[in-house]
Amino acid sequence: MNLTQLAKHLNLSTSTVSRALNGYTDVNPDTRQRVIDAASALGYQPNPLSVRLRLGRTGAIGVLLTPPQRHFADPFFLELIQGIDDTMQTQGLDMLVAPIHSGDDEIAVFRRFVEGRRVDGLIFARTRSEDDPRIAYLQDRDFPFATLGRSKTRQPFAFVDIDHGEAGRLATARLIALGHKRIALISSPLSLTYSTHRLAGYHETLKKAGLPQPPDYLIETAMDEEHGFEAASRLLDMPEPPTALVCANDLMAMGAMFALQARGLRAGGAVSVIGCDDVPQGRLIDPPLTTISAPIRDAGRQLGAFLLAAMDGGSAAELQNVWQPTLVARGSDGPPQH
Amino acid sequence: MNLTQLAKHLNLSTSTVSRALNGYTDVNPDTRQRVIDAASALGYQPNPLSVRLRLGRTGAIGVLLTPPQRHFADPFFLELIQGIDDTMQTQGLDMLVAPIHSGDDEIAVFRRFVEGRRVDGLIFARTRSEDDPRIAYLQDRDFPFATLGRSKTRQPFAFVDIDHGEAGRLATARLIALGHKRIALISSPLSLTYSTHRLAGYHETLKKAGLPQPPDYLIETAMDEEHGFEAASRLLDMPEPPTALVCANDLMAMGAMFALQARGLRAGGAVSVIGCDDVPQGRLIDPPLTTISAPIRDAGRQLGAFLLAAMDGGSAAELQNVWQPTLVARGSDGPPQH
DNA sequence: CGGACTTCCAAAAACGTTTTTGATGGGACC
DNA sequence: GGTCCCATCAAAAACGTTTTTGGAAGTCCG
Repeated sequence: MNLTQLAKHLNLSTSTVSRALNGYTDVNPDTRQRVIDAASALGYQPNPLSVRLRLGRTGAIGVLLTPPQRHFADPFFLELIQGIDDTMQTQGLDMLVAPIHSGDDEIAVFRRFVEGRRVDGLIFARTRSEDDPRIAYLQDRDFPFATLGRSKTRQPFAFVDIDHGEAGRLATARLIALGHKRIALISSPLSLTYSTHRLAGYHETLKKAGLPQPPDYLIETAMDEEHGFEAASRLLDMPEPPTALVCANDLMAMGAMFALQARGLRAGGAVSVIGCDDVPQGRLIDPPLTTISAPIRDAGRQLGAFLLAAMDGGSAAELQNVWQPTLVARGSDGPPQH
Repeated sequence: MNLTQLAKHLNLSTSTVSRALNGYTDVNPDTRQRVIDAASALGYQPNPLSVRLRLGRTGAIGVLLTPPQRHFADPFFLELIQGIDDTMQTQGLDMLVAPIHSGDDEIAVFRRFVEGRRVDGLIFARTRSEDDPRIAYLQDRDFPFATLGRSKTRQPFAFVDIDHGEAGRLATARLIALGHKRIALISSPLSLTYSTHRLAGYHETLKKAGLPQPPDYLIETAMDEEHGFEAASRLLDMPEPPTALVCANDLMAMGAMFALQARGLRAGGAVSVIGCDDVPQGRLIDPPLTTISAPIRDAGRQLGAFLLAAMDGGSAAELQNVWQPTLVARGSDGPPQH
C-alpha cells in the first residue's frame, strides 16, 4: 500500500493525499479527514526509503563507540546508548551503532559514515584534550556532531560533559576530611580530556589543603583492572606509600583493591580506595566501593537533543552543558590507620 | 558528485557508468577502466538513499535489546553487539540498535521496525520457551530474523544458542566432583528458554549422581544482584541449607556471595558458588568467581551471518547452531566443610 | 458583468540510482 | 551484397515520496 494506490483508491492525486497527510493548509478539511481515515483503514505507512531520498535525509544518527582494549564490557556505553535512544525515539530517528576497534583506522570509520552519507549526525565519546582528529575532521566538512566530553578547539562544538574536575575534588576532599595526608591518583591516559580535569581537581584540592603532591603519587595508565592492579602495586611498594588511592574509574579501583588484598590489606582499613563511575558491581564487592556517580543516561539524553539542535543549525556555543557528579559513600574508604 | 555528473564528465550515459561500476559484462574494458578512474579521481560515492529506494532494501538490520529492570549494564549485550557488527561490517550493512524498556509495548517496537520498513532483518535475544509473541509476529509476516536462544515453534527459525544444558551439567558436575551433596539452583525466570535448559542440565546431573533434589532447593527469580542476594539468603537460612549454589548468571552469583559475607561465610569455604557469563568483574571480587564462560562474541558473529542467510532466503532449519560453554575454575568453589 | 482574489486540487518535476529494452555499427558468414 | 550476430552503449522506466507550479472553479466587489 503506497501513496499512489491510496490516491487512486480515493480518486485524488498523490500530491493532494501527501499534502493532506502532511498537514498543509490548502486542502479541504473534509478531504483531509477522508484521506486520514482511508490511510489508517488501509494501513498506509509512507515508505521511509522514498521519503529519505526525496528529503535528502537518512533519518538516522550514528553513535561511534570506542571500546577499551580487550573486553567491550564497560556498562558506561550501554547507559549512554540508552539515553541517546530516549531522545531519538521521540523524533522517530534511528540510531546506528558502530564499535570502533582499537586496531581500526578511526578516521576511516568516520569517513564511511560521513562521506558515505549514512547518517545525518554523529555522536562519540572520550574526546581528547587537544587536536582530536575526529573533531577536526567533522568540523572541516561542517558535519553535525555532538560529543560526550570537551576538547580544545578553535571553533566551538556541541558537547555534554561530566564535571570531572568536581569529581576529582569530591574524591580528594573526602579523603582529606577522613584524615589522609598521602593521597595518590591512579589516572586514565592524560590524552583524554576528562583525565586532565580529574587531575586538576585532585591537584587543586591537595594544594588548598596544603598537602604534598609528590610526582610519583601520580600514575597514568590504561583504564582497566589489570593496569589498576599494577599501578596500585607500584604505589603500595613505595618506601612511603600513600594511604589513599583515587582511581579514574571503578574497574581500575577494583584492580587496586585486588592489589591490596594480595598484600593482606583491606580497602577502607589500612588504605582507602575511591573509584568513579558507579558500576553496579561496585556495590557487591567487599568492601563495597566508594565511588563518584554521574548521570550518564541523562547526559546521553541531552547529548541526543544537542545533536538534533546542531543538525537544525543551532549555534554550537549554546549547545554545551556540564553535569555534576555526586559522591556515593560506601565501604572502601575510611580514616587512615597509624 | 553524483552519477549524472560523473556520466556527463565522461561523455557517457548514466546507465553505462552504472553498469561499468557494478561489473556488468556488456561494457568495454577500456570504458570501464576510464569510468573507474574518473570515479575515484572525483571521489564519487553512490548515494545510499537512492540505491536503497531503487533496490527496495534499507541496507540495515535491527538489534532489539531487552535490558533488565533498572540498570542497562549487562556487558553481555555489548559483546553480542560487537559480534553482530563484525559480520555486518563485512557486508556494508548498518546496525540499528534499539533498547526496549520494560514498560514498553514490545510488539509495538517490532511493528515500528517491520511495518515501518526500517530494516531488512531483525535480531533479538532472550527468547521465551514457548509462544514467544515476537517470533510469532515475525513468522506471520515472513520477516527475516535470527535470535540468540531457542524457542518451541511450529516453523523452524534461525537461531544461535549457547548450550545451557551443558552449562548446568558442567557446574553441577563440578560441585559433585568436589564432594557436595546438597546443591541448590538459583535460576533466572523459567519463561526464558535458556533457564529451562540450565535447569534440565542441573536435574539430569544430580539424578545421575543419585543426589536428592528437594524442590525448595530451586529458586526462580529475577536476574540481578539483589534477587541473587535474596534467593541465597533464603537458601542459607533453611534448616538444612545447601552447601553449593549454582547461579544463572554472574550478577546473581555475586549477590549470592554477598549474602554469604553477610553471614560471615566465605564462598569456596563453607559454601560454594558458581556463576555463569564470565563478566570481567568476576575475576576481581574476593574470592574470584568460578563461572561458566560462553563465546558470546563468536555467537554474535554467527548470528549476524545467519540473519544474512535468512534474508537471502536460506532455509531456517539449516541456520541453527549451539555453542559449547566452558567452565572457568577460580576461587568461589571448593570441597564442602564438615 | 468583468476582473481580482480564494480555495482547492492536479500535473509534473525532482531526489539518484538500477535495470530493462532498444539502437547502432561492424564483422562474420553464406 | 545481404543477413545475422555480437559488442557496446543510450534511452527510458521505475522505486515512492515531497514540493513547486499552475489551473479550474467559486466568491467577492466594483
